[in-house]
Amino acid sequence: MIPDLPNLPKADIQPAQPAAVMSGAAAIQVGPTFSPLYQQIKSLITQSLQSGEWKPGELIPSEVELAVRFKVSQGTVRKAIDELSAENLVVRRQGKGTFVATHHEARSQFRFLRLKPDIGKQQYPINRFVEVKRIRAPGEIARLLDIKVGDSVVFIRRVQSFEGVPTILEDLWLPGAIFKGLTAELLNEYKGPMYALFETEFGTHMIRASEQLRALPADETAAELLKIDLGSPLLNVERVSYTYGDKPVEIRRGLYLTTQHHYQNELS
Amino acid sequence: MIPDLPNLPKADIQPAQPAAVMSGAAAIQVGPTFSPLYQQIKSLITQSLQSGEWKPGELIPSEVELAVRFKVSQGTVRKAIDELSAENLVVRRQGKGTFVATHHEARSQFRFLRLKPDIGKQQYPINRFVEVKRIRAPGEIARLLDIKVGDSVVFIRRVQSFEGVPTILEDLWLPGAIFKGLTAELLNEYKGPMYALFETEFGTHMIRASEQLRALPADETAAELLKIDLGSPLLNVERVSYTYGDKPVEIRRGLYLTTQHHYQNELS
DNA sequence: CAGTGGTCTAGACCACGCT
DNA sequence: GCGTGGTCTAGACCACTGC
Repeated sequence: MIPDLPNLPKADIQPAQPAAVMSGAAAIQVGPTFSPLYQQIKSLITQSLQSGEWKPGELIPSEVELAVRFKVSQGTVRKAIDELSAENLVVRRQGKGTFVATHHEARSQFRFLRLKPDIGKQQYPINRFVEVKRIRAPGEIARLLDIKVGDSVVFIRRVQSFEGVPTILEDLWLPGAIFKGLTAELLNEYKGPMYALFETEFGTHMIRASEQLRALPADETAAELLKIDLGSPLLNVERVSYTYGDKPVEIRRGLYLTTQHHYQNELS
Repeated sequence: MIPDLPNLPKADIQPAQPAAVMSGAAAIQVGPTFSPLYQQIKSLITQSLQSGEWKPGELIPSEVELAVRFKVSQGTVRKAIDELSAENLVVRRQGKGTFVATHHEARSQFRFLRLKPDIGKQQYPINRFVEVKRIRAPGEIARLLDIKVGDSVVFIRRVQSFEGVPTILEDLWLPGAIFKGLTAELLNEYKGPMYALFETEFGTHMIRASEQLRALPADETAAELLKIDLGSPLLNVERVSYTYGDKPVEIRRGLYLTTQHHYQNELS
């Protein structure tokens, strides 16, 4: 008897379940391209993040609530959120809920800053903005930002110092269409990571970046601004940053002085 | 009736389940320190990997088999293996089973080699071993390898070339106790990644590494071996590699020529 | 105490690889 | 056809948070 019992209730609702799985999929995504339910849920949640339905730092609906909304089991929602959490798009907090990831947080201050002091504790550098202007996108920048050559881009040049020592000279290019009101004043007023400012002021949340590193000799500009000899070896870091939907929204070209610092990387 | 049915069978076995969960934990790990069952399972599987019960490339028991062995549900084993898979300790293949990760595989050839050509496809470099000898561990090496100063270590110096261009000058230090029969002949006979050789010949599987990067001027040795000017900027990569149990088993100090190549890194 | 995420179980079916 | 991992469900209880 008892060994059969677990199957009895199943026998009543089971026929609807494979149908529910498939029709659930069909209801969400019509067509021949099939993907697991939890991937579709994940994609729906990402869309809500992208659309700004839930903003950085905010609490998103609970797993049970989302399960009801999407008409799937809590386990399926859980798996979708698990992946989003692994990709740092959301942060889970036991007993409290799931929150949209934000760059305003002690924990994420150093998420995209891999330069660490050889000795002592990592701390956030002081910014000095050397130049902020709008220019027409050169070919290479336009290509990387996926915009048209000649489109407006914001160009920023800054020097970052650790304990008074100028250590990073960095040039940035941002699509003018997105970063409309970006001025030197705004940048100077702001403390902390630029990505936090971008998130709050321009609704653009960086979620991923790709970097290419090489060693280069200091040119005249770098030598002057970093107060080093012409030709000194510098770590050149070229970065493309992406927001939701793998859309590139920032180009950086940094020159790192690595006499007292190093770029830390974990391989696995 | 039916709404109650799901609870009835539970009512019979449920009292045993929390006990089973807890006693399962107790059976595996006695003491006050509690950790989730799947973490304990994960740790047990890792021990089997470390002990060599399942060797690199081999098939490990199926999820159901492990569930029976450890007296837990398949879902719990699955979660344990999911994490091991995420850490690249095992590789899952649908329809075939779960395999112990190995460095002998096209897919993992470049896992620890982040240097990519600026143009064209990544390919494996040609090795030239300049020096292979046994020395007494200097202080810094001993500290990093967690051995005693003066203990025997194998020192290797090699130059790696891409398409005939010498690009990487690398010094390695390995614990002599582990790498007993390592000779220049053995290294020269072997094609492909050194980690594959280490795995097969010395039973040491690298699972993780930590790197520190900086820009340095070429010294006389580097200038000569890489055929570049003295003082040319080189990318210096210092690596500590770890095997199971976070045991350090290799130190590398590489000088990368980055005129035609770059070090690729993804941030998230 | 209620609500949230975290763990664990049991059982079903699907997709894949091999024989 | 069978065995594997992959997906999905339903339901239970635990651990943590805040009222």
